[in-house]
Amino acid sequence: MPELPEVETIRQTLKQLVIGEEIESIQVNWENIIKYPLVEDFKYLLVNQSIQDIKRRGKFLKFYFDQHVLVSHLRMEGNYSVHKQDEPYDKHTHIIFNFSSGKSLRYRDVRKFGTMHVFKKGEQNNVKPLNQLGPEPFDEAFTIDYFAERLQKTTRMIKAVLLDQSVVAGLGNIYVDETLFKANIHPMRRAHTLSHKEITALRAFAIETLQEAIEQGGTTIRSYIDGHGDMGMFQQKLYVYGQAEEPCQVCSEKVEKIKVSGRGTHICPSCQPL
DNA sequence: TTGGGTGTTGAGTA
DNA sequence: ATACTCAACACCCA
Repeated sequence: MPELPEVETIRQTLKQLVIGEEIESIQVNWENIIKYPLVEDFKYLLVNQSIQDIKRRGKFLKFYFDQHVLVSHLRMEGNYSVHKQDEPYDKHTHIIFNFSSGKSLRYRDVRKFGTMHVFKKGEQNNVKPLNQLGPEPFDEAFTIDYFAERLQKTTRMIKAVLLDQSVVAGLGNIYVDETLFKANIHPMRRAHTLSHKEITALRAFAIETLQEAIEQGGTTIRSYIDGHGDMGMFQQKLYVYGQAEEPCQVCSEKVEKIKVSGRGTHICPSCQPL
């Protein structure tokens, strides 16, 4: 499900709903979501604490409490929603944060791939998983020079490099395919063979695509919904992802689906020659 | 019914 | 270093 635009949309929508809420108790129905610390300590550290802010780093959500930070990754299908505590929940609801207001924040994840870590404030940036991340796409640290250097020192396929969160944080399968299409670059091109012009275009289109997707509230293909339960709209603006067999909107050639670096990959063979 | 696919990522293997 | 396979898990579809 969620790449950077979806996580950012969840952050924005959820923030209005839970800022200032104090956790009274935590119900854990599937312990494997909680990676650190032990489940009992996880609960102990957060109970009686209030949510001060929600931030984002790459595809991670960060819930800020008084002394600690909850770092949450939604992986494929994780999502958050806010309910009254007496509302029923289903078998895919794995973590429930009950607030003293009578409301609760629920983490639901059909495939149970999501992760949560709690760290002392400040510590989260020095340890896994956050310390592995490359720059934010919108941050000034994501310069052309930095990007070019990372691309030039690897022979991997460009798609694999863009999916690598240590290069730049936040791109996933949808937005990589869309970005490569807009830049007219075939996903199997070796990163070190890209020209300076192509690298510049790639960076600009990645930023632009992510920005536009945020403005559209993300992309809903199957299950993604934001903190209000609303779907995204960016699926209406996709050029290649999920468009196999459809005519390319630029050249009318048939969009193809291939496999690159283990992932389903969508290209226009005419606009993105190898 | 079964196998292959799904928006993610970490581990293990050559 | 890189590529490939598998694993976590549930569901959908041909």
